[in-house]
Amino acid sequence: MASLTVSAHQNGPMPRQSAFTIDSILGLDRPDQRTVLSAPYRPWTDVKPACQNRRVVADSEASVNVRMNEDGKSYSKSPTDSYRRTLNWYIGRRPRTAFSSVQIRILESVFQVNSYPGIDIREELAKKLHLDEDRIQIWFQNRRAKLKRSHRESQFLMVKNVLSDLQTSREEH
Amino acid sequence: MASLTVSAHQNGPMPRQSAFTIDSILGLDRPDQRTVLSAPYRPWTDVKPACQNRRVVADSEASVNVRMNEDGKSYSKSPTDSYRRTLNWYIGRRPRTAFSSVQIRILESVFQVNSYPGIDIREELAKKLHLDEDRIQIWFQNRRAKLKRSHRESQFLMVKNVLSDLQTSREEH
DNA sequence: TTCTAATTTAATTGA
DNA sequence: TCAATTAAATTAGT
Repeated sequence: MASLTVSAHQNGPMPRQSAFTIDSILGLDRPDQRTVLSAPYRPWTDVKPACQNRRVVADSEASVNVRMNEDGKSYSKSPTDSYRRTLNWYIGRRPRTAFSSVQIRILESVFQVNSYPGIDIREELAKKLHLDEDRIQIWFQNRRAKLKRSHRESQFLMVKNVLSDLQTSREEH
Repeated sequence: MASLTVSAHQNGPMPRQSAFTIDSILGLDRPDQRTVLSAPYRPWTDVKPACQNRRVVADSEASVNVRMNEDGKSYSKSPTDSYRRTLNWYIGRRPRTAFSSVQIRILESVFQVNSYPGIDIREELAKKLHLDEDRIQIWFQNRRAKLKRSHRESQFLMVKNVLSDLQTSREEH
């Protein structure tokens, strides 16, 4: 096993006993304490609890047609959707929605005017863009986060610029 | 503009006159109000391109000091490198980090035990491997994606094998 | 070409 | 709702 050989040549003596040291992860100190950390949580790795093999067929065909939303139309709210939801409950994640460029354009222009649309506007958007209202809500959430981030970042850059300007002008005298 | 066509084919009569309707938001009354504030936080982007040989050291120690940090050997500083660096500066992409084999070995063995290291472990790793914590996080992200991919592939192969076995045995009778 | 570091953004979770 | 993450899907460097 590679972890043994690697953990063997770690940096020197026992480092410190913080809750988790790299060395403890590398299993240096304890040959087998694999109780807490031992199951690396890889949801896709196992087929999940054994009892799921029932309707996987139906589900799998559902998961195929996930996002057909090219321009005008997105995926439908067919019964396969609920199957997919069921499957995702096992697998754990909603398939990523790919918004069309038209949808994005509309969402962006609404965002410019109102970044906190109420339920009524969201529903309206949902109907017009053929999306779930949920998707709209999440989209606005993420969009607000993005705006906020970019604000922080540009401020950071401004501060950095000012500082480096100061530095420069100081050096010139 | 597509937004016109989309807002045009609305569902029936005027929806309601809440403070903002989609149509009023999409309204042409406001042709372009695009104030894009986005500034993609790229710390390795030097703010003073003209005179970067100044004291980059001083302010870079605050946040970045990008990557001189190989364990074994790093890249050379050939002219093409700096050229590429400049290009990257325009393009806005962080220069690709080249992990040393030692770094990879450690990361891999940590991954074996815990593929979702928390911030504390990531920081610790960063310190020990002389990397940014960001690099660590990205590495684990990509590593998880790789694992998942390989899983998908092997499962696909298994299914394929089973199917072709079935085919074969059917043909033999 | 293959692999993988980096980016963007949809989805999830917890507070 | 936000903040922090994760995952999916890319882009691009070696």
